[in-house]
Amino acid sequence: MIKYQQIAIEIETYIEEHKLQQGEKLPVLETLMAQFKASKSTVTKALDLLEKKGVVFQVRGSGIFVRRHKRTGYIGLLSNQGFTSELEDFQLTSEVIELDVRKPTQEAALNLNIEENSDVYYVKRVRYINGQTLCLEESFYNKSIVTYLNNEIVSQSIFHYIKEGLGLKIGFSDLYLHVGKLNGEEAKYLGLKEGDPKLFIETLFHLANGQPFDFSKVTYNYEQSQFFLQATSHVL
Amino acid sequence: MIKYQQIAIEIETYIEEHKLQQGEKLPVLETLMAQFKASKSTVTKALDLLEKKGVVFQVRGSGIFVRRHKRTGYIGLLSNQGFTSELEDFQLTSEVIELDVRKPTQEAALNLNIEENSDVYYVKRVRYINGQTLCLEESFYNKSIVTYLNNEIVSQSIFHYIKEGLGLKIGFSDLYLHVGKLNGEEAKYLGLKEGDPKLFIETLFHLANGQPFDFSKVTYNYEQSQFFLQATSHVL
DNA sequence: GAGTGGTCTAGACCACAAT
DNA sequence: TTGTGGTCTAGACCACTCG
Repeated sequence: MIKYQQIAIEIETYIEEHKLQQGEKLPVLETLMAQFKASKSTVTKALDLLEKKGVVFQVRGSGIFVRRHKRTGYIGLLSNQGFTSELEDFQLTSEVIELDVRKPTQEAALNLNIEENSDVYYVKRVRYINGQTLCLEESFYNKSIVTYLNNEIVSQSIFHYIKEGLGLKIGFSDLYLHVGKLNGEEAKYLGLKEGDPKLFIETLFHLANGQPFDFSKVTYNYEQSQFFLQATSHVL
Repeated sequence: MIKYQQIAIEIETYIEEHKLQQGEKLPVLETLMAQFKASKSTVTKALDLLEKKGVVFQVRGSGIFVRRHKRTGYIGLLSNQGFTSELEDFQLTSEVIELDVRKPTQEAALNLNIEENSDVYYVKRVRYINGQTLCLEESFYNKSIVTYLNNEIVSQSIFHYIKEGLGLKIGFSDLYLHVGKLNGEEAKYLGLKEGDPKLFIETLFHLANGQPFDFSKVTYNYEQSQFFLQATSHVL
């Protein structure tokens, strides 16, 4: 583990263990430097990481403060690691509807940046949270990257497998979010009525080297759709 | 302007002027260091800023690449500077429904972290994009921070006024996102039908020093609700 | 192995906040 | 004025990718 990541983890642990609330102040930089036997830049880098993650905010001339939000029961939208890691506090299960190797749709091929005669793994799942339907998910995995999937993997955490089993590094993702009305099929899977509201999110996941490997189309049950986002002002 | 911000701006300009596409490579670090007469750390910091903003991604041992998304017509959700700066390519107008000083609701007081007998500016607007209703917005501004508002300011860009007119620095914000059905009043303002889908976002905006100053409740017209988000994997 | 980006340091100096 | 965080540098060394 790299030093500044380790420091970030320890600071975060410290915050949690001391149950620090929004606005509470952390020790000053000099103290942290001494405590972790690290240079100013390294500690700053750890703090930048935590700031990016939404755990602290830094105020010049004043100090480093804890950032907390007040509401519980919301799902973080930007975890980018699949929901399983995000939702450890919830009961998350999946029912696999379809799993096969096929040719991508034109849309999927375009997004994954592959030929239409390439192979993709197609996965269709209904996911449940605390026994309620959370979402209906259709995913296309570039088979030349995600070389193997089976029913067992797919009924659990695909992303965990991609990282640990295949040793791939996940990078960034692009999310496109829409609101609309459920069609008959979606309503059936989610246990709702046709015409009910839906949140529809398409996500294109990339590896750390920039290759897109997963194009997913997810329709959420509006009754469970409580999402949380943290924004930070970029300066540019 | 600070050096690494300036470098970031120039690199971004370079990308736009050369119309670089997703995956195209930027000059190597050493070249950039020479070009901007800056140290490695400074150039790296500029690149980190661009990475955070979703403009580039860096791959160790390989290079620095342009990150682009393919779709147009989507609104960025995390601009955090109000929509006006985000939507320069669109025609955005506002109709002010209400503007007054009043006591906050319990909910607003709680979020803004003020007493219920403090004063807030209450603003209710319908916002239009290219002549269509985009959203119905209700905002509560902590009057001890946002000391003055009038009809003219409120019918334009409130955030521009807060930054330039009042000299306040905007920091981070927390967004809570829901999907539901429009009630009669919302439907009327948005020109839709009761029971139609709605995207409902509550946002708590903070100054750079951590003080919450604006609690907003926004109901979006689902027909215009196309949002875009970029996620980056944090390591922790 | 060569190329390229990432980490880390020690220290000088700058900018903002609180008092 | 003092305390505190932010910027910037030069350079050593590390880690990953690619041919």
